Parts: sequence; C-alpha cells; structure tokens
Amino acid sequence: MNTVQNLIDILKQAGMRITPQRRAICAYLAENDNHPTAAMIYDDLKAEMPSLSLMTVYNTLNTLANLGAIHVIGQAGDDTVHYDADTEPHINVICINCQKIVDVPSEHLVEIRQDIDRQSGYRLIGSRLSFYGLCPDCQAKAESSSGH
Amino acid sequence: MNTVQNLIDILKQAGMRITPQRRAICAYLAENDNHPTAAMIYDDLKAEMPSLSLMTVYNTLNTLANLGAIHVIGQAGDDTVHYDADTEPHINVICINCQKIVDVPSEHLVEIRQDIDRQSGYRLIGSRLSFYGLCPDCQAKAESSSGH
DNA sequence: CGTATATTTATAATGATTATAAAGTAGGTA
DNA sequence: TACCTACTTTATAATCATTATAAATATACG
Ligand SMILES: [Mn+2]
Ligand SMILES: [Mn+2]
Ligand SMILES: [Zn+2]
Ligand SMILES: [Zn+2]
Repeated sequence: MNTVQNLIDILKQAGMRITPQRRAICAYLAENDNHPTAAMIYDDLKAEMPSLSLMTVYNTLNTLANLGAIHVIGQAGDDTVHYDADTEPHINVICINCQKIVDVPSEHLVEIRQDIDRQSGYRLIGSRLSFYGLCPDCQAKAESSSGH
Repeated sequence: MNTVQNLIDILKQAGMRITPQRRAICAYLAENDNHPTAAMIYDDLKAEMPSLSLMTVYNTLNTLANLGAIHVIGQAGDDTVHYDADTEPHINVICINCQKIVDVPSEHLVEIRQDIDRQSGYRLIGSRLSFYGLCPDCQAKAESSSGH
C-alpha cells in the first residue's frame, strides 16, 4: 500500500509542486483502504480544508493515476469512478447493491498476465480486474426481504 | 458466442416483445465480434433503419445486460461504455490509444474465481477483467514518432 | 381483426467530469 | 528574507454520455 510520503515523492519527482491540497489528498489515499470516488475524498477533506474544490480533487487523482501511483477501478454500479491506492496486482470484488469493494489477492494473476503477454501482442500497462456480486450483508438483506 | 436466435430467445423467455429494432440490435451483437458502444450500434443500424433512436439501443443493451445475455465491459479510455456479446469467461485487452479491444482466453480464470469464492464471501454474478496497454499498431506508431 | 399493453421515439433532464480563466501560491533565486 | 514567475487552485460554465418522461406506435394474443 502507498504511504503518504511515497505518493508525495512521486509527485515531486514528476516536477509537481507540493500544495496543502495535494498533501491532504495523498494522505487520504494512504490512510484509507477504501476505494474512494473523487466526491468521497472531497466530502471528507472539506471539513478540515473548507476552500478545497472538487476540481482539485479530480486533477490530483488524474495526475496520480497518469503517474501510475494509483489505479482507476472504474464505476461500481453507481455512476462514478472509483480509485485504488493499492497498486499491487489484486482483484476488486464489488457489491452491485451497496458498492462496497473488497480486495482479493490471487497468485494466479501472474499466470494470467503471462497468458496475455504471449497471446495479445499488447504492451501492457495496467489492469482493472473486477468481480461483481452481492456482499454478505446485502445477501442477508435480500434473503430476509424476499421471505423464506 | 451468442447467436441471433439465442439472444432473441432470451428476450422472449423474459416476456419481452420481439420488435424489428430489438432484432436488429441482437443481430448486430451476434454478427460482430467487436466490443461496441451504444453509439457504435446506433450509427451502424441507422442506415438500414432510419427511424431507430439511440434510446432504444440503450434500452435494449440494458435489458440484455440485466438478463446476463451480454456483458458490460465499461469504459475503454474513451468516455463510453462498451458491451461484450461473448459471455464466456475471458479477458479483454484494451488499447489506451485507439480503444481497440481483443479477447484473450485463459484457463487460469477458473482458479481465480475459486480464490474469490473462498476468500470474499460475495455471491458472484459477473466479472469485468480488463488489461490496458498499447496494441501492436499503436506501439509501432509511438516508436516511429518518438525516435530516430 | 381489434384491443390492451409494451415499446419506440422525440425531447428534456441529469449528473459526472472537464474546460476556462482569474486569483493565489510554491519554490527557486538574489 | 523578499521577490518573481510559472504552476495551482478556485469558481464558473460547458460538455456529453446516459436516463427520465410522455405522446405516438406497434406487438402479441384472443
Ligand atoms: Mn483494491
Ligand atoms: Mn471480449
Ligand atoms: Zn452490499
Ligand atoms: Zn491501439
């Protein structure tokens, strides 16, 4: 998982200035193991930094994503893009009801990547591996409401 | 790969009416092994069916996706959702420059799904497995333009 | 064939993300 | 430390894919 300093160093090495806004966004990403949207980060940081604008959050997330420091998961059944500060290869399992996202590591990911290298001819840069389903909570709710 | 009749039967069994529009959209999906967006299908069918509306394409794609007859790949670096008529488990490899999407099968997908079943507690419904990179064509262009 | 009802269509609305440009600031320099 | 300038942030408007609405239309079934 990325540490705050790690993310800030990546920005520095890319020649970008370290602003309080960027520092706060990096801290949020490093200190939470959720899979936030731009709006989630904005809402959270607004309390401690009232002048923050959503545009800055979008800009910083795009910058970090372009540098490969974070990953773009994409939508989760809602209509908003989620980000992942964990860039280690892993699978994100998404609840289509409540949008909760959990991580699942798998040693088979390496083999899959090899399959693609051999078969596609693409020069791979990243991946977005999502499974969809109902989380345990939402399964329970679905069962109790549909009547046994 | 889905056949036209296959897709139409799925709609019928769901109690939906078989209209010329739906038939044409199902035919497009069955006869092309691309990964189209709603707009791509609309543009293509507009020639033979001038009254077709984009709304109908969206509705039909959503219906088919909800029935599990096609899969939603999500965005491909553009800002539009791509669909996949091939519902067999496979990986989509996406070019971040030209948005070309190719399929790569892998026998390791089964094992990954087992890993998730064991570790997540989610009841899985579907997956979206995308790798990103540069297709051979775009690699060639990148090299010839950047270098000696 | 005629009817009830699902569907299509045209149109407007929504909402996430991006573009723009003025105001503000980080960070190097003297 | 004070200053300068290019980079950032912010407020605001624009974009554009997708969805909502409601009137017009057509399917399926007796
Ligand atoms: Mn994750
Ligand atoms: Mn595919
Ligand atoms: Zn859930
Ligand atoms: Zn390409």
